[in-house]
Amino acid sequence: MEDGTSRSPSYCGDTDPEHDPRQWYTRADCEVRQILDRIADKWSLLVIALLDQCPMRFTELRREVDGISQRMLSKTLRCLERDGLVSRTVHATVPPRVDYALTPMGQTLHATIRPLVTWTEQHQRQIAEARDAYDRRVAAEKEIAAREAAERDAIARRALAR
Amino acid sequence: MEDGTSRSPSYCGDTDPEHDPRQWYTRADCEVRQILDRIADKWSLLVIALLDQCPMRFTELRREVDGISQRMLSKTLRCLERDGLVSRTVHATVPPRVDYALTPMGQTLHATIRPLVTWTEQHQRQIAEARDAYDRRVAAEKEIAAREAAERDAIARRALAR
DNA sequence: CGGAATCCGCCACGATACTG
DNA sequence: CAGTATCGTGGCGGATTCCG
Repeated sequence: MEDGTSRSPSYCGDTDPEHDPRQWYTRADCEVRQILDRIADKWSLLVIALLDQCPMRFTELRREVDGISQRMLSKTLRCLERDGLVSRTVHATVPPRVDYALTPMGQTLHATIRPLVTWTEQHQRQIAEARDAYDRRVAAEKEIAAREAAERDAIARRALAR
Repeated sequence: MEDGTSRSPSYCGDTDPEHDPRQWYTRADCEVRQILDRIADKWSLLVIALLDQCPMRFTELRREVDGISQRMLSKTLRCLERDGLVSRTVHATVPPRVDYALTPMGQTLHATIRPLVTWTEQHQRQIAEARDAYDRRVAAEKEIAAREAAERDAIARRALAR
């Protein structure tokens, strides 16, 4: 570790310099990875999508998300606010009212994410099929392995009995 | 929970029906969420990006990723293979050789992800600034709160001394 | 070389209770 | 209503060992 000198063990050559992965997600401490981790977390994306439709209050979000705890919603919102993706406006009324909304940057992020969601929708069937096929294949291989093991066992048993 | 009837507490109206978030990531058991979680995990995206450049062997990937354990690389690859995003070819040689490559579907996924990475690169400075500003604001508020607490404390002390 | 199996520490998350 | 504080736990991921 920490060995920044052992580079390019088998560098493939025809890489578009504009999109070289080594530039961004290769190192765990890279900032891009951090941001990716944030939007990838369990709830952020969902909250962003909802807020992109219209600003919402805390409890509205809570009801809408279905499954999120107040703790996680609170944490998620504060993270997004800290990153400048969500704005938080407090109305000094009784009872208190707090509105959350997407900032312009948050909106551009959501726009960027949408194609990914579309991709997922379009391929979810194909992925499900791939999973089924894989599982069947693995099960079959396991079956064979078990059979062979039993065979070897029988042979060993006969050798001992002699 | 399990209460599917309590819908639309404050539905905002002007939603594009083609892109209604409620359709996909609202429910935790939604398949889209599962797939999103997969590509969002710690290593998958990185492996995909590397394999999109050229097929690689297990150990090559291990060296390239820098920080991944054999266990995680193995798990990640099997997951991706199961989802049909990565293909695994075993060469019956000594020593054994296993090549991993992106399937066509895997390639389309990576193509879909790239804009997101670009977005992140373009906004990472802005995000860093937002974080700094937020942290400073919070620190300042904490300072004020501490000062007020000390003031109240002093008042209470004087009242008791009387 | 390319894994699988086991053990284990850590922390992310959920449930609960309390505050302003 | 809009949160924070505290505690308990499951699961992820790392280190290590063994196998084909």
